[in-house]
Amino acid sequence: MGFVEQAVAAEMAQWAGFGQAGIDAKKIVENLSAPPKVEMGDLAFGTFRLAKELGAKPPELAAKFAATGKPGKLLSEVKAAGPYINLKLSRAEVTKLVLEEVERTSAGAQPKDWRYGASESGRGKTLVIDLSSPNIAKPLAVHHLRSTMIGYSIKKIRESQGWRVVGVNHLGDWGTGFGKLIAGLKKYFPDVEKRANAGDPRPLGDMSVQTLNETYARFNNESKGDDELVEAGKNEFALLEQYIEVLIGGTQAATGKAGEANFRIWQHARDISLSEFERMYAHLGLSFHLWPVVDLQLGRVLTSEPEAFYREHCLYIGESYYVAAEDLCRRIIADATANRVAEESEKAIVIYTHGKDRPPLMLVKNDGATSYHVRDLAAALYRHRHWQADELTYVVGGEQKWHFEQLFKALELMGHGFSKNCSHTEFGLMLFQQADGKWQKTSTRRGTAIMLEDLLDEAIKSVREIMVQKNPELANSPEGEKTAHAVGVGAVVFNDLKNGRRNNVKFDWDAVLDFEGESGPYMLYQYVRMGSVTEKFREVHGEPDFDNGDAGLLALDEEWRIVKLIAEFPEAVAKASAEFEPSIVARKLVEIASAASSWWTATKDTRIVGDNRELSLARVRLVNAIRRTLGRGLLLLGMQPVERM
RNA sequence: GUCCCGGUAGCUCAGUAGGAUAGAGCGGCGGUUUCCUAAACCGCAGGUCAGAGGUUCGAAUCCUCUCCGGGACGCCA
Repeated sequence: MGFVEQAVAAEMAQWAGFGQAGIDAKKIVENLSAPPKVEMGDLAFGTFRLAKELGAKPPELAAKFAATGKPGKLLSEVKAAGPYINLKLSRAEVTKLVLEEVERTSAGAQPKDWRYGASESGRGKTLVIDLSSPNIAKPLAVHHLRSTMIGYSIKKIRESQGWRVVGVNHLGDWGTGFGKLIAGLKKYFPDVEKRANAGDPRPLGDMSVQTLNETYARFNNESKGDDELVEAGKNEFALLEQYIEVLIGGTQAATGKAGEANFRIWQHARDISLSEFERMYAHLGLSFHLWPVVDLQLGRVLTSEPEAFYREHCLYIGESYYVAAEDLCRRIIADATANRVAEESEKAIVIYTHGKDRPPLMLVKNDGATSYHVRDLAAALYRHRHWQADELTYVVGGEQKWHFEQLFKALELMGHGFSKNCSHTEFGLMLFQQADGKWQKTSTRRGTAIMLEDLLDEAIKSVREIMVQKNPELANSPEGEKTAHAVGVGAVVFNDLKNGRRNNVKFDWDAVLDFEGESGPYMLYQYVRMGSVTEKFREVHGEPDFDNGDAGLLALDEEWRIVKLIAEFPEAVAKASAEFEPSIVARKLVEIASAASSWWTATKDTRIVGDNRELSLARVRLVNAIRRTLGRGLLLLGMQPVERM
């Protein structure tokens, strides 16, 4: 419960009825809720649970307690209503309490300085969050937005609760697929092999990610039913994986130059992919660094302020890291086999996590290559050890739920108790309408996906068109392009985060580009309005001195509604943090923005800023709290507030 | 076939540690702008909370079954 409820409960704990029954403030808070209709009151105390404990009838209990209740500083009216005690609050006192709380936590002029809704509940604890995790050699498509933004928002939200959060981009940069890619490159682009053999560190030249993806797709298609090509792909990956033995301290294996050449091709494909990913992440306002973080001039970048570093940046740790730079995979396979957790089956090494009648988790495939399961196990151990992670979560689509159940079970079987602190933050699929009208998931490899960059470009373009109409001055100013970018990207991000993450998303251009109602632009618009009306106050009455703003002058129902919603914000953030659910924050912001917008219209006659300085000051003080709450919330969702639009 | 996730207004969704008369946005209809941004606001219409049982003083919320949609089911990750 929020700070207002706690203050009210402390007052109620003084009632004789509660004192006699031994009911303290904590217990009172647990039974407070909002009545269904505002006319009934601001809070309701339900007696159902207490009645059961005390063996009394709820209405009688409510009447008994209410009889000893009396108005106090925060409570203005107490009334028994059946099994409930309906409570009305002193608007002036509670408004003052809420405004002071926002002001206390949100000093400073910039949204990044605002901390309203923060808590220390996670102090000293570390969460490692697996987010985004695209595959290299494939462009980022719209469905990658989900893991990226849900994950990033969760990171921000957890940090607001005092957690140290390490964001890890678990790049899909290893696996038999890359054998196919290399085989395809060698087959269709003979120069690539030549350059790689000659030791050129950029054997792919200026090849784009799109070309890499097409090459893979072409080879994959052609190899269907062609055993020779399938074998070629497997061989190329085997050479790559064997070459790794050299890197982690073994001797030059039989792979010779071919392994080294494959490694070069792979590494260049990875570099090409990362630079494209970087461009997209920059659009979204995220920053990633390759792990381990090394700066050629300064040595390790992380040296002085690792905490600040983890707050500002996320890390790329590709799957290859656990194969090529650490020998965790090898050790896991050896340990699991030695401890008889793993066994051989159909020439593969597997763990039967859920009994023999369910598919096992696979460590090594029948061709001797590691599977992604073993790399995920290695990653989990690494994260737990390296960052002393208290919790570990994977922001990955719900279709992989079974994989994570197996993964966590395997960790448990291998004796790693922290498996109980691992979770799968699953989210719904992005579905696309097919020619036959059915909604289905898409595949980058089939080339049916919509590119993330195209979506962002389209959104920015639409914003620009609207801005030319609504605010031509801004549209033509240097700030215009930056604003269009922030609003366009914000529209896409908010659209993705506003609903519960488990819902499937039916991708619909019209819906994403609809900037009215519960949309990103709407949220930003209300934020902008709060800024411009504050500016108006400065023009008319000078710099606002909020300390002198009299909360008692805020007599409108709309104002009271806003105050109550703002008071609920910290709880919403705490709940979003506990449930890994950014939409809880998004929903609360919608309510606040919408209430603020109604208020804006309701004050059309008197104006928020009018001739009466006293009233204007009180209102602008509320405006300030709205603006800080909205700004803070948008930042938690990974959006960038703008000052004009 | 087995196992997951979901089904709430025409559409997209909130609401689930059980609690008072189930709420938004979009779409539809009707209104609001000499004044702080109308990307806005106000009003009206629209519901067997998929269906059937059960638990309970009380169920959209918990349990069972059925139906519908999506997903996963050893060598892609």
